[in-house]
Amino acid sequence: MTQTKQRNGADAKAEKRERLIRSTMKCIANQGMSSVTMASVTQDAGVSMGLANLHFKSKEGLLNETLAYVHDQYVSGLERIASKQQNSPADHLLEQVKWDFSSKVANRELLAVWFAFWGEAKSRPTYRQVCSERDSLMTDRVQQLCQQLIDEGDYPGYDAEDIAIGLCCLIEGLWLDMLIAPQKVSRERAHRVAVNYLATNFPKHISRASK
Amino acid sequence: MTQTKQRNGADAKAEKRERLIRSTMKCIANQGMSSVTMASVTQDAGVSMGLANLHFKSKEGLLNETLAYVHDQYVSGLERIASKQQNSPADHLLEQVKWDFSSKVANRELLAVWFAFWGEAKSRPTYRQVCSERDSLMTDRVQQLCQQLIDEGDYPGYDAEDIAIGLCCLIEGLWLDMLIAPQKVSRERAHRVAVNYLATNFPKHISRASK
Amino acid sequence: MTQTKQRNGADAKAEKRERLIRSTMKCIANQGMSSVTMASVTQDAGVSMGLANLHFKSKEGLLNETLAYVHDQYVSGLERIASKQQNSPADHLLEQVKWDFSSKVANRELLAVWFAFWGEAKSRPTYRQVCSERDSLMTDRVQQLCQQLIDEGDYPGYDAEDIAIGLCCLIEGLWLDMLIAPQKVSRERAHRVAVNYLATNFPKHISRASK
Amino acid sequence: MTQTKQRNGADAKAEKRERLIRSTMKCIANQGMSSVTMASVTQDAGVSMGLANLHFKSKEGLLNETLAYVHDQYVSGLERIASKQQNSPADHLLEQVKWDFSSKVANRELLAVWFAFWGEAKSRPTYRQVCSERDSLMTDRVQQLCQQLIDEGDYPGYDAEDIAIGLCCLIEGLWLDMLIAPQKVSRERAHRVAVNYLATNFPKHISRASK
DNA sequence: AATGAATGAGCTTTCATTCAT
DNA sequence: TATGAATGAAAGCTCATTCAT
Repeated sequence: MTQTKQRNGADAKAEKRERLIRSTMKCIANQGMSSVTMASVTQDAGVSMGLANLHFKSKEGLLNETLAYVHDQYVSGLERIASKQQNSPADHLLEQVKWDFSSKVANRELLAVWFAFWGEAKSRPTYRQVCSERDSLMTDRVQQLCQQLIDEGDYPGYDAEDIAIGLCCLIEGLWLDMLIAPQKVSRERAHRVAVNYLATNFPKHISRASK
Repeated sequence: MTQTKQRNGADAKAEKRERLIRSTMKCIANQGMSSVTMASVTQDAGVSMGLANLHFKSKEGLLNETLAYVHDQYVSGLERIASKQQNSPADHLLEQVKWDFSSKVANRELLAVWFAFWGEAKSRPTYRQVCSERDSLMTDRVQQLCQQLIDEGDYPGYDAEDIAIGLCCLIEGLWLDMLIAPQKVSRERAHRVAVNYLATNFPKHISRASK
Repeated sequence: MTQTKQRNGADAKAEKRERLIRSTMKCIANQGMSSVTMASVTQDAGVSMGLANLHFKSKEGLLNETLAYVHDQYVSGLERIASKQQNSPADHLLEQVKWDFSSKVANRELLAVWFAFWGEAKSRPTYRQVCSERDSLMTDRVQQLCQQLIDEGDYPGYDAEDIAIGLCCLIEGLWLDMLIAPQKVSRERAHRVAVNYLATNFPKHISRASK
Repeated sequence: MTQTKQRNGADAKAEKRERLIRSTMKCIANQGMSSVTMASVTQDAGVSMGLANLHFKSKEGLLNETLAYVHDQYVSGLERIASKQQNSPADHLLEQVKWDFSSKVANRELLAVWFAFWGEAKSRPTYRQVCSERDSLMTDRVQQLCQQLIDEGDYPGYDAEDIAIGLCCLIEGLWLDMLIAPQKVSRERAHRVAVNYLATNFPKHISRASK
């Protein structure tokens, strides 16, 4: 009985937290980072303003937790892919790229949130740390896989780090354009461009995608 | 006499405008878009708060003009390159990439400003328009040049638009990482990665850069 | 059985009340009256926030009861001294002064609490009433004793009320300086100064204290 | 012309500052320290809330300046008395006591402000410093004068510091009771009690005051 | 009796904007 | 043209109080 009560209480608390974070994302995406207010977030979440400060201590706290939330969501996706048995490094890479352009990751709300934080990253160390951590995680894995392909395929003059950085930056740039110019860079095209980057670099392993 | 006065006046006015815009850029880069205030900008510029409103009508006006300023600066660079007689489409492309990673374009202050505006672009139509206009300008030219290379070089299954978008997005992604992770993505590496993108796609025209 | 339960309940209740009051005093002394919050008090007491309102109805209730508590504590000390058979009015006076500078009364926490309430007294009638009641109680008794000494000792031109007020105000002033400047006004010095006030006024009855 | 303008501007600014400080004192006296709000102060001063923060940076700034203001006012009175040629140490002491119970110092508003700050002094170092500085200034001077009287009058067993502390604490205690119990401790009685303290201690120099 | 999540009124503070000079 | 004192709306945040459990 007491157990149930406590669990309900804890659940309710966690649910409110998540609701506030989701509303924060929505507001960032719709209004832009600099127009987000505690009032608009809590109104969207349907709770009082006091509650947000109760749970997150301050607006900064809420934003930090929101960044952590989207970070964790992305990273857990990467981990899931890494933990699955992959047939080959090439498949692993393609799987990861597929995830990067899936609707779970490359949807407009999430992308808007990412770029909003990136826009503030230079001046806010906390944001910068989380953003660059995510960046490292992604690049490091990609680099390992690229190195394997290079070793297997005897590609002369290739630098795994350069190619990995190229892929990751390409993906980020595609995300940006999906956000800014969605009519030009659709999800499908973005995915194709990224795959073709790999195919062009590793023709022995990966074949080009066509329209 | 009156002429001189007016010219001096006009000059002084233009100089104040530019000074305010440069201060705005500095503030955006140092404090982040959402912490920029009229007070901090005008203090940095060494003018009174009223003056900024006199010249730019409002904060929004100042930000719009700042975006226009960095836009014009970039675009005029592109125009200059386009207007020069280029030996070949390949040279033209390489020249443009060189410009994109020159210290005039790819310095941290300017990049921070760009991403600050991009971060707000989704929710502010004015910003989005300028950002996407710049994007089109860049992509369209690159696409034309890529098409010429494809036609010349008989590259099978290549889509000029895809490759152009790939280059532009790669460049933007490299800019982002130069901002977020400068110790990993130096200007030199970023330039090399972009050149190698071209070299890998157009091996008959462009040769790989090495460390 | 029911009896025991009720008694235990009543005891527990009384104990919680006292704990909350002691925490209130601690918080007033440490943070200052205007920074005391229900949260800090209940946290210090180790009980939930709701409980304080349950027992004291409101924050104002808690503060009123706290003032009453320190008031009662002081007054009961006075009563105890008055009820003891005293050898003489002079001894009675000295006994009372001794009590005023004992560690039970003149400790920093208690003094801080007193002055915190005095600071608010002007604007809060409830506080003013309690404070001035305590004042009267003290002065009235001291005045009676002084009158006895005057009558006994044939001190010409003495006004018992003036001298009584002088003693009481001197004591309060010494308390204040013990709080503000404890390194200058130690408990011992404060006691000595008060005794010497009496000795100087009533040289036939009371002899000076020396260092 | 420019001079005049600037002076007017500076004057206006200084005048607003003083007006805000006077309103703060009024509010502290009427509502008590913990009920003072920026809204009530600025409303009383007839200016906007923003202005108080413009001039004083924050509420804490306003309170600090208010304390400094009453401090300076009191201290400048002491200095004025000290700088006047006094006939004798006794006259000097009496002059100072007279000032302490003049309507400029011992009026209810000023006393209420003093005790409000004293009430917070324990927990706020800034307040404590100012309050204890004032205290030292007063006691040190009184102690010197008492020492002169002791030396002149051959009072055996007197400790100048004890007597000085006694006088200062008596004065503070009288102030407190003038605030809490004005019907019992009038300004006249308070003054008389203080003078009699001196007369009783220094009968060769100072004669008792009578009703 | 006791909890603590939740509220919302009220506080301090910030800041774009105005306007007399 | 240029100033900066002044405004006031709106923001973030605090905290006494309530209430379902």
